Amino acid sequence: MKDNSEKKHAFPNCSIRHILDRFGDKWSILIISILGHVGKQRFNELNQQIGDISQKMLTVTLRSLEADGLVSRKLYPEIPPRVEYELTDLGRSLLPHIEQLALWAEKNMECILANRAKYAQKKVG
Amino acid sequence: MKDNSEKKHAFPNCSIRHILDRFGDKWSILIISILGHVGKQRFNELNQQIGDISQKMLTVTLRSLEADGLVSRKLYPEIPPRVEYELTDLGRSLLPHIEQLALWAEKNMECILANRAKYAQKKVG
DNA sequence: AATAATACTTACCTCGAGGTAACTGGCGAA
DNA sequence: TTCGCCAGTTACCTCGAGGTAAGTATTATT
Repeated sequence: MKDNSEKKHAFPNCSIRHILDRFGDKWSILIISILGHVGKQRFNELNQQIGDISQKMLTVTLRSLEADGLVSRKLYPEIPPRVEYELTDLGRSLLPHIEQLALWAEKNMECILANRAKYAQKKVG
Repeated sequence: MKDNSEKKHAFPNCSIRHILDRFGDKWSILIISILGHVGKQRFNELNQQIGDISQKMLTVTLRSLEADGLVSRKLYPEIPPRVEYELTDLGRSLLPHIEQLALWAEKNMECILANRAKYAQKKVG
């Protein structure tokens, strides 16, 4: 009997791990927060806003956000084509929590970087 | 004149990207949340709590959290050695925001998974 | 003399997230 | 007839996060 089941982790880890699994990638959270700030955006607008994302990852990330129901995609069958992305209600409900984190980062990132520098010093000196 | 500077991204992206850079890895947030729940923990206790982390990544992650000043490390020079990890005030200040996210996940993850399944269906059918 | 216990460290390897660059389709403009 | 626009798609490649397994130091125990 190899009981490699039912004992993994008893904590609210579950939801945290879900969060990390789905939003721990490089672009999802950023895109959500941009759409939250500026509202509707077209593909190339997002591309320019972010600046250093590849077309491939922009489509991949948008598709997965769409699949999760966090972002809506509206295609206008014109030529050249126009596509508009926008947060859904679900996506919008996530925004405030992200912004809390961002706020925390703004307040504390300097301190963290200072700590890290000090720690690196200790290792050397 | 190649002006590849000063135009990257004008948004509060900055703090969000900082967050993702430092906490977007597989274990940091989880360890912070565990230490937040149970308080002081020894190395092997953490190892067992998490269940599926490797020793290597546990040390690596703890070191980086320590370097950032989010977690404190107390070594008791006994034999065999004893080490206790605990959140610092800075680490503790991050907790509520993480828990907000976790709460959001608990409420909405089911919906997200349902959306994803429906989306996959559409692709097939 | 061998084993156990703790908290690692080290060498080695895998795998997939993400990047790059070129191509697509349909139309209008030069 | 070739180019440009928009929103992708595709093939290919890199690189590093993270896993595995074995080794380290020290002492007490059997």
